[in-house]
Amino acid sequence: MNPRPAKLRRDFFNRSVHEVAPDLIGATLAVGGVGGVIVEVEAYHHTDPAAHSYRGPTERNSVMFGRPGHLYVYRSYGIHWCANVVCEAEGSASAVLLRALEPTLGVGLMRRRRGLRDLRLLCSGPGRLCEALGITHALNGHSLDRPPIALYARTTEPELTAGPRIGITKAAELPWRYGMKGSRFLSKPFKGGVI
DNA sequence: TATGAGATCAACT
DNA sequence: GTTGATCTCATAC
Repeated sequence: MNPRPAKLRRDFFNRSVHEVAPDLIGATLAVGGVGGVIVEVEAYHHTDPAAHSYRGPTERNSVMFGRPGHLYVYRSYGIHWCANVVCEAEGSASAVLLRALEPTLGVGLMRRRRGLRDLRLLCSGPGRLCEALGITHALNGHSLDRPPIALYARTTEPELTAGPRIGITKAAELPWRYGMKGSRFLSKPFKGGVI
């Protein structure tokens, strides 16, 4: 990784989720100086029955209806937190779910938070990622370019794969999960090829 | 390796 | 009352 990578511009997010999602693979996310390289995401478009925004605004998903480049954090299965990046135009209510990172920054702190030694399991899943980075509802609606959050552009083009999203029942066939080909840190392997 | 239960909460029917 | 963008641990094969 480049030692001084560029921060992502705010208008990076002002595009379709289907452009932003694959472009996030290889970017580096840090929360309080802790994080790593994004290796897996999923796109949720507001016209998609699986998206939280599909049925319109509620108290929980209100951030999705706000400005791009902000974090939407929600509680999953009553236990975990899941983090999304809001995309497209303000009010379009589309977002990208962050599913897995390759840990590179503050690995010791992430290990302590997770109570795990295995690097591979530190951030390989949306709930695990949030626990390792210390993401909770306190960061819901937070901008991605203001402390403690920082997001850095990738410096090389990774090889990408795509496939069906994980853990959903509605629109489960849509291939809107994107990953870094061959990464050891994916939450589940991809079957698909290079895109 | 694979499958199942339990944890625990808020949106939605 | 049911379901869900999950994870961990236990038990079975």
